[in-house]
Amino acid sequence: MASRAKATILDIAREAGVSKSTVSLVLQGSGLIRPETAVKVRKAIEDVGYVYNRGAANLRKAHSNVIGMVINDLTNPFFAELAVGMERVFQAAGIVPFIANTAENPVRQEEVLKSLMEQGVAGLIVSPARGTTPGAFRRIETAGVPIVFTMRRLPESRIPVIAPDNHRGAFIATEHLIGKGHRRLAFFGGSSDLVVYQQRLGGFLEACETLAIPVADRTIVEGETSRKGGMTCLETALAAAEPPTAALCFNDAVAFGVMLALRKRGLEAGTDFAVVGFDDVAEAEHYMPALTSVAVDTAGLGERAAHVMLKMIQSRTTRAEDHIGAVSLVVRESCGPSRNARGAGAGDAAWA
Amino acid sequence: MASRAKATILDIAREAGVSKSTVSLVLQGSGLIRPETAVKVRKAIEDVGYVYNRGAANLRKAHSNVIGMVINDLTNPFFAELAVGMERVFQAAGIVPFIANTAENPVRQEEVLKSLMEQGVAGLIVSPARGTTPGAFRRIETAGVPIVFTMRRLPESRIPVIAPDNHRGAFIATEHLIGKGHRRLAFFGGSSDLVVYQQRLGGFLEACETLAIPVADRTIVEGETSRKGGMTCLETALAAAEPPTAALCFNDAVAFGVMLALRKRGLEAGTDFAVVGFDDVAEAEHYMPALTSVAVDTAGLGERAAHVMLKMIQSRTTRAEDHIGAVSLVVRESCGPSRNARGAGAGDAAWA
DNA sequence: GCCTATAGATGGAACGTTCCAATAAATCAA
DNA sequence: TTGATTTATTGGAACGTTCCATCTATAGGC
Repeated sequence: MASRAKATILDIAREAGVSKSTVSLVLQGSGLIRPETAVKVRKAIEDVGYVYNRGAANLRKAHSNVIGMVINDLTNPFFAELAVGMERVFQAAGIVPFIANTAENPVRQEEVLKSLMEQGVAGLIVSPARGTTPGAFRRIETAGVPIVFTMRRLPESRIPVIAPDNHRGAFIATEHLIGKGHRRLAFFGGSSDLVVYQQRLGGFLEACETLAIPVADRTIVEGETSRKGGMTCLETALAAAEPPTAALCFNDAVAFGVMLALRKRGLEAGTDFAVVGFDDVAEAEHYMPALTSVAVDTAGLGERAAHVMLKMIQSRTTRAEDHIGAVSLVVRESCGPSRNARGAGAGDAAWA
Repeated sequence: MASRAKATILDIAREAGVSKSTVSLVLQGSGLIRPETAVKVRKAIEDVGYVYNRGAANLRKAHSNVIGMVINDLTNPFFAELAVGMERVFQAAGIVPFIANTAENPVRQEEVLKSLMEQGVAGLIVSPARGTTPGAFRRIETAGVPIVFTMRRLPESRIPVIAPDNHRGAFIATEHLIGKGHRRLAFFGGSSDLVVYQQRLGGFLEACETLAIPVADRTIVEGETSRKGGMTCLETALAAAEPPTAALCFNDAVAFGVMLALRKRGLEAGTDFAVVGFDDVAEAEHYMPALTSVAVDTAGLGERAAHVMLKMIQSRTTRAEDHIGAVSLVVRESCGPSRNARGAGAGDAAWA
């Protein structure tokens, strides 16, 4: 069985009657070793209950095969889906990514990044916390550790970003709403200190502009990017004199909140008020009514981010192209039946 | 600014005009250093853009301050809540836990554990994947690395477990259902290879037994522990000749699925069919109708697990007491109005 | 002035790996 | 046979830290 003190490469060497160098070679799968020797060594490894000490190895190698994934909100299932995509490609490369949560807190993010750096990560995939200061990643950059941002970017940074085409996503969603006959539109959730917010809101506004929705008929309500935030947004919007009849939501969580709030008022998403989400998380399809949402191919973005990271590490560069992922609107039930079925009076909702 | 090759403790020593030992002492916050010297060294550390090499340190120290958190399903918001609790206490201890996802796959779990061990973790908090083989953790145990299981346990293992009182939770929930006048009861979701399932189902059955629900009136439908799984469960249950009028669900995800499936049939959770969930995730409160669920104090369990882990590391033991957390039923709307309001005919649901 | 404490700083030997240069053994060319 | 080449294996010097034992001042006691 295993000995008390942890076994090292030398213990294996002694056990197998070879030198430590030979053991090291076997561990690395070198072809220079005679097959019988390799077998003998591998048996010894098994016998002594050896566990590889990557820290010691990295001391020599400076090539660490650990990748850190820093996420701002583990609670959002969106990030879980993103993580799944990444893990798929990292797994194939024999890498285990370590996930750390910053809970949208820049101070915590600082700690997390420090710890990851001390651990000697080969690269970092980050969705930065809100309120991250511009210089937060400079240390890491000058240390030459590759970083890629996902979903969010920092206002002025040169760090590559993998994100969906937020502007276009919002644009086509808004277009859809207008095509359904809606004339008083809202944009719900998010806050203006996020670049993503600017982009999505931008797409919304541009669609309003090109399809001639007057400024007076556009309602913009900022709010938390959660169910609760969505509920609040709806309440404030409906309190207005001329409330909107449809809303594009910052993300799906907000959209779910809006639908819940509607039900609470005895209204039904789809027939009484149109709502479209953003991200198309798995849940959207199974909701009742099923949520129309902008699909961003979350797992695909995760895969992409992982690939870019791998490439950066391999070519030991800290630069890479941004990647803006294609988006598409997946139409379900939350915007109601087609225009014909609803008739011209669609805008006059039940509460009016 | 920072130099090209990464700075070491010797660079700092040179910069500050002291010895490497002094720098090391400063890094560890030793009181043996004259304050002015410490200041000088700290300035040098800043100047050269030094990043601590924990791998090298661990080589000497064998005391790693990294804790791994191995989770079987990152997609379940429940685990995010658990993680939040743990992080609270680890953060206070100056530790950053690394989270890794096994996606309910024992093979992946094996890889993840191996990687974590190679990284030299000080301890492991694990929610084991389904189908984990009995010996999966023996290597780690003999290596002397403390492990704590959360939520799930392995059938025969001696590893300490932090989990809610599943049996009692299911018991009181079932009691509640019966108290509401329901006589044909179902247990939805989960599968019998999970110990948790046995416990929750056990509580359900015991309540049925003591409150005299005949075996013929108990429906048990296994299924995925997800929304989709819940939907399927409801469908199969309602297809029976004498369908149940109430269900205890394996967890909240299943419960949400059941409610969705009800709506799809034009039925309403609460008035037409009673459903109670398990775990009481944050979402339960905001659902429509709000979900009655067994609260397990998720974050509290997380904190507890973290504390136990810290204690084990500190006292360098691999043993600890199990902790079975108290549970409580939080009654909301998904089981309908009180018995009186519903009248005696409660059992005769709309579809009968 | 001398001896002893004490505070502060230091050199060197680990820790467990990798990698290079060197060796030994076996094969081949002449 | 000798020398060159190939194939397997090996010792030793790093890598960046910690920690122990040692050293040097300075201060205090007499």
